[in-house]
Amino acid sequence: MSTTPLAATRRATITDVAREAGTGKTSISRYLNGEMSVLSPELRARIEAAIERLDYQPNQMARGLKRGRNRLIGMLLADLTNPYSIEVLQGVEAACQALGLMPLICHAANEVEMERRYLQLLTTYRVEGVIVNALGVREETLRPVGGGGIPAVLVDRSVEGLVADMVGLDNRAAAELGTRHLLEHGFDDIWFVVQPFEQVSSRQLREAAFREVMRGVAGKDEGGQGGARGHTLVLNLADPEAVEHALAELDRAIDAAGRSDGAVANAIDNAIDNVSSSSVGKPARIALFAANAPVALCLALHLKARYGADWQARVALLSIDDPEWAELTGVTTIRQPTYEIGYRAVEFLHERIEGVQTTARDCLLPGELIVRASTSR
Amino acid sequence: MSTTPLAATRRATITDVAREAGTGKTSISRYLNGEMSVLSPELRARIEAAIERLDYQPNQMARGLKRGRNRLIGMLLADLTNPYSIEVLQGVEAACQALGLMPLICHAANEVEMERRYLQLLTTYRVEGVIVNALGVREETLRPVGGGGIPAVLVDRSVEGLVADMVGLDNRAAAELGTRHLLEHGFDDIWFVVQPFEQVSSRQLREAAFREVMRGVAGKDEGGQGGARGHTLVLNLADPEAVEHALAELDRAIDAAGRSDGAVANAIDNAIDNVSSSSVGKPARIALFAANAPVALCLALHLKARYGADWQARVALLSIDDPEWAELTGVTTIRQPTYEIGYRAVEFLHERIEGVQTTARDCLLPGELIVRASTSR
DNA sequence: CTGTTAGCGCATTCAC
DNA sequence: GTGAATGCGCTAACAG
Repeated sequence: MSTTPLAATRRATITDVAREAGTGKTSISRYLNGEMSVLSPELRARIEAAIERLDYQPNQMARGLKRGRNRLIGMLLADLTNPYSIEVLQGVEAACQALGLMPLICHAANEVEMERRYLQLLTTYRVEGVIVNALGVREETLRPVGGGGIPAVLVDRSVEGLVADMVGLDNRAAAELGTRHLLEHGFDDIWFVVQPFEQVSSRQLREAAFREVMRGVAGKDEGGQGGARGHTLVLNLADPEAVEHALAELDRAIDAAGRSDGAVANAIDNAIDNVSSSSVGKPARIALFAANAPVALCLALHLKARYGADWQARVALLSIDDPEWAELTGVTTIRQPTYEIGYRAVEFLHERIEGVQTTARDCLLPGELIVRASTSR
Repeated sequence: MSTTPLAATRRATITDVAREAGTGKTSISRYLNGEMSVLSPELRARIEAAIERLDYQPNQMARGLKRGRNRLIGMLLADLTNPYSIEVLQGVEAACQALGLMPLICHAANEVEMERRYLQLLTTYRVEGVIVNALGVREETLRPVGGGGIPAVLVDRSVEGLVADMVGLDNRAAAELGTRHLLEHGFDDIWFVVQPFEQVSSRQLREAAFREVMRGVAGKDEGGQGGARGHTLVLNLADPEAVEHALAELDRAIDAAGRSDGAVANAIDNAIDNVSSSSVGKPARIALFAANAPVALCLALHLKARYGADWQARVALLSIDDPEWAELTGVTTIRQPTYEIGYRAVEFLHERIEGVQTTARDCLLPGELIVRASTSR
């Protein structure tokens, strides 16, 4: 049996160690803070021994109280269910590790009220900064942070009039990338499916970019992508009834597109039914563009239930985010540089905490298109 | 413009509030702790106003220091990448919410060294308890917790000689359930695939239960499940080379099984080739039993890459854990009561924190078999 | 090089 | 009912 420290009941304090080492608290404190040069080797050894003997561990809370900094930062996540979140988190953790910070992770489970509560809780714990990836990102809820409050950096969202850094995907570029990919592969009936916009700027940006590209090709009648139509479908995942309605609308479109022979035979159809590219009378090649992984999953599950395992023969699916099941099902995706997003967010925050006072910065990282069978057969 | 508090630079303290309200700190403290009955309505109103005006929020750290309890608990997770973890986490969060606790989430990313560091960090922050779901769950690493140290509850793992509660899946029953299911559906060549056992008791238990069931049927020659063979394959996901080797072994078995006509036609094969059920000369119906979701994903990805989208016609896959892609790909699973596991873990911990001193308890919850196309066609 | 002193923000006796 | 005093565990001047 190894030497179990006596202090099984109460943790040793700095005072205990000082007494045990036969010295004052200051020296212990110095030892703890690495000010070795000012300690005689002899004293140092005694302290070391005492700490060992008492199994002493300094109380971070007390340190924080005194120093005014506790090395804690808050990480507010809207939805841990979204693989995006946990990937970003990994970057955050790595950066924290490197910078000696400790992330306090708060999961708001898509509830704005919870976000508010957690934000308050974080300030109450006097975190030195917060990384926010939430829904209710608006000036009022974020009052306590940014600007005059504690340093903050926004992930995947931006809000006007708030002094805070922001890091995330280059949403415009990503949405354009995806839309162009679909157009180039001959899809001419494209549905952009997105959760309710609320205050989430990334959703708005992605949809806007999609719409803009589609508007650009709407006029052109020649070329492979003439007359393509774009639609936006809002899918409120939190409301089953709304989901059902939205999916029903989608089903009608898919059924209509597949009327003549099914989408797989479209190339042939085009050759035969070679009328003008007006969308009437010609079976459209239909594609779904999911604004993120949760939406994509919802769509895929529905389509599989409705059209069977071979659903991808009828509809193409492209998604922003690259969940683990994408490779498995052959769904084309746009992968976000999630790890880097998290890492950079912490770096930004750290700079602000250390007092590097700059104006609010935006860091837009590019997405990577990963073409899979879904859109390329 | 609403009244922005002046204290943009320094947070207000209890002293500020006392001065602002023209009273002593004690009354403020009483107000904060809800001892309303001891405050004159008049003073109470003044305090309320002062707090409002200064946007005062009590410092939890200081409170914790004084009270000796900070309402923080640690949640140590081996692998956030595993959907199991984040589902458990949701239960944990809900329970914490209900009990007024704040979980400090630590992600060890499958590194034992990190687990050690985080455990130390947690004690350093004087958390009131820890919930541990880690790899290196052994007596020595857990020295600081359990027994004489801070209260602890283990999730999905148990370790001898440690005074701590444990809550998790009934691994024996779950593995038996899955194995029996496969046998009943005529699979007679079953591979149990699991990560290296290390200190993880659940892996050991699952494999042991599987092996026991297989041993039970190995002798019987009659009945639909006579002569079925069971194998255990260890898949070290952390080592790509090891994975490759293991998968190659699996491939050989699958190729051998599918030699005559492919697994789908097995019922017919059985009727024609009606020799004794000795496993030679008869194409076996092969099934993979994944010990958890990460393993299942690895297998599925490999099989898809090797045998194409239709891989499930050749091999059946059953997995403990029910990841989001299971429904999408039609893989049979055994779902764990993850949410409840998390919730119960916090409840147990809370009781211990509150001093309910009992002997170590084990809480085994049942898994639910979800039959999908993979094993039932 | 080392020890003494004085708080950090708050809760808790204990008097008034 | 209310407030002044004391100390939680630690750090940061200050002295020696």
